[in-house]
Amino acid sequence: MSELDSKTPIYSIGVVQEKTGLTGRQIRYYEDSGLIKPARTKGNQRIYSPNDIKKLEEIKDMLEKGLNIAGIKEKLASAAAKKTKEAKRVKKSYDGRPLRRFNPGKGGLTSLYPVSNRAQLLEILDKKESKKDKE
DNA sequence: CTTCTTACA
DNA sequence: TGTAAGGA
Repeated sequence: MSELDSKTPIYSIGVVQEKTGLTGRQIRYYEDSGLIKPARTKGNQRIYSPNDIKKLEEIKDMLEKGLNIAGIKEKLASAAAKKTKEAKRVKKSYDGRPLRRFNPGKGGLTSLYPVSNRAQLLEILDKKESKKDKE
C-alpha cells in the first residue's frame, strides 16, 4: 500500500514487474544504466510513475529486437531531444504575442492562449488533443 | 511479506 | 541475469 496519495498513479517495483513482465533484477539494472530514474520513498523504496512504465515497455521491446543497453540509451536520448525541440517550436509560436480576452463580456471567460479568435484557439486545442491521442 | 543493497555464480 | 544474504 502506498503512503502518499496524489492524483498521479504510482507503482511499487512489484506492480511494475507484473505490468511489464520484466524481473525486478532487470528493472533495477536498467535504472543503474541510467535508462530510468524512479523516485524513492523515505524508506528508500522505489516509486514508479506511468512514464517509467512506458519507458520500461519501450526498453523491453527494444531488448526483444536485439538492441543492447547502449543502443537503447541513444534511442531514448533522441526521443527526449525530439520532445525538447517540439517544446521550443511551440513556445516560439506563442512568445511575443499579446494575450487577449477570449469572448470578453460574455461570461468573462479569459483565454490563456495568445490567440485573437475562437477558430485559432480551437485549432490549437485540437492539435494538443491529437498529441495525447497517439498514446 | 515486500523491497533494498551487495556480491558471487 | 538469477539468487543468496542480511537488514529495513
